[in-house]
Formats: sequence, structure tokens, C-alpha cells
Amino acid sequence: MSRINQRQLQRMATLFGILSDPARLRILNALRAGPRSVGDIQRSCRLKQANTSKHLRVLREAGLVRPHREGTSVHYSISEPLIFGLCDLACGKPAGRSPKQR
Amino acid sequence: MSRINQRQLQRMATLFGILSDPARLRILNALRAGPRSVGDIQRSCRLKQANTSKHLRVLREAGLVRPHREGTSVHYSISEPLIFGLCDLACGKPAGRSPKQR
DNA sequence: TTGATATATTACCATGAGGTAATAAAGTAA
DNA sequence: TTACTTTATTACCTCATGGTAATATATCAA
Repeated sequence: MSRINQRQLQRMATLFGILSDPARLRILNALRAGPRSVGDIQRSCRLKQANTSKHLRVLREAGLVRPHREGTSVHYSISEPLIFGLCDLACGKPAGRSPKQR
Repeated sequence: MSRINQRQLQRMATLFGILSDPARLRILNALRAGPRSVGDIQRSCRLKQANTSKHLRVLREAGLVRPHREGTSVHYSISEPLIFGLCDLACGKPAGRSPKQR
């Protein structure tokens, strides 16, 4: 029997859930090059202001991203680069054959 | 500007979404040791019959798992082992500091 | 102080997904 | 055929989540 802790499973599921949104993946990808202000993220990801803030909050509370005030604006940066390992892996192969296969 | 295709992003998001359910992670983990019948999975994962079937369908349609009839029962096996790379990565570090950090 | 800009939060709606009981379908045996 | 077992599907409910407009908060300038 596999002895993978239920907590651990739950944490994995939660993390995957956070990464299961295209908008959040776009944000993370935008931050890949370096810190960005909320406004920049909003514009480059084509998101509404409230929506941007909401997604950033999710990422922040998950510890994937970190805010830093700079005057009147807030700059976010990746605080968990391991995320990109996941993204690259997900990007590379799995479920990559065809969009739909039943 | 990042030129990650929108399609690719959507595919990633979908894959992560499929992995964002504890029950499905349990199933995948159960299959790690080798093929298993639906009934076995159901019992070892403590899932209801309909629920098991539903989750297996999701995994199957995503190409992560493959069915194989054997008499009156159906055995499922992992068809995309790369998934475990994702799980191991997710398991190892990210968001791993504390369960909640706001 | 007022005004302007940037970000966060709230309230609401609409959609999607998981859980489950009931039913259907597929396979085997007699 | 009927009866039994195993798996799949359907219908339904409930809950969680994303999108958005409106509002609040924060920071700076004048």
C-alpha cells in the first residue's frame, strides 16, 4: 500500500489547483523575466484590475509569489522558482499528444 | 513578451486541473505499482463506484491512463509516466513550507 | 487638506466540478 | 434465454471558483 500522506496529497492537489488557471499561468510566465508591477501584469496579461489582484492574492497566499511595495505601486516576483520545473514538465510531454482523445 | 502559445497554456492548465483532485492523485498513486481493476482501485482508494468510474474517465480522456478489458473487469494502467515527475516535483518543495501562509 | 494614481477588497452572478443514488450496459455462466 | 458481476452513464444536488463592477485603501503630490 502506498504510504503517501493524505496531507501531502492534499497539498499537491491544492498546488495543482492553483496552477490550473490559464490567467495565473500567464502571470507566472510574465514574472519569469523578473519583478513586475501589478499594472504591468494587468496590461501584459490582458486582465481586469480586480481579477489581476485576485489571482495575485491566490499566488501570494500559496507562497509562489512575493509582493514588494515601491512607492504607490506593488511589484511582484516569483518566490518559488521550482514552479517552473512543473510548468516545463507539464509543457513538455504529458497529455501532449492530442487535445482530445477518447 | 513571452511567446508561450495560448493553446499550450490552456493545455497546461487543463493538465494541472486534472491533477488538482486528491481522489485522482490517489488513483494515480495506486496505479503506480501496476495495473489495477476498477474494483481494486475503488476499494483501495475508498471511493464509491460511480465516483471511481468518473475519475477514471477524466484520467482516461486526458490520456494519463489506459483501460484494458479482462473478462468482466477492466484494468487500468498508467499510460503517461511523466505524470509522476510532476507529482514528485510538486511533492518535494513548492508550497511546502507551511500549509497556510498569508 | 484635496486630488490623482495604484492596488486591494467586496458583493454578486454564472459556470463548472465533485459526490451519490439509480439505472444502463457489458461480459460471463448456467 | 436468465441470473450475476463489473463497470459506465445519467440525473441531480451542492459547493467552490472565476469574472466583474463598485467601493475601499494606500501612497504621493500640490
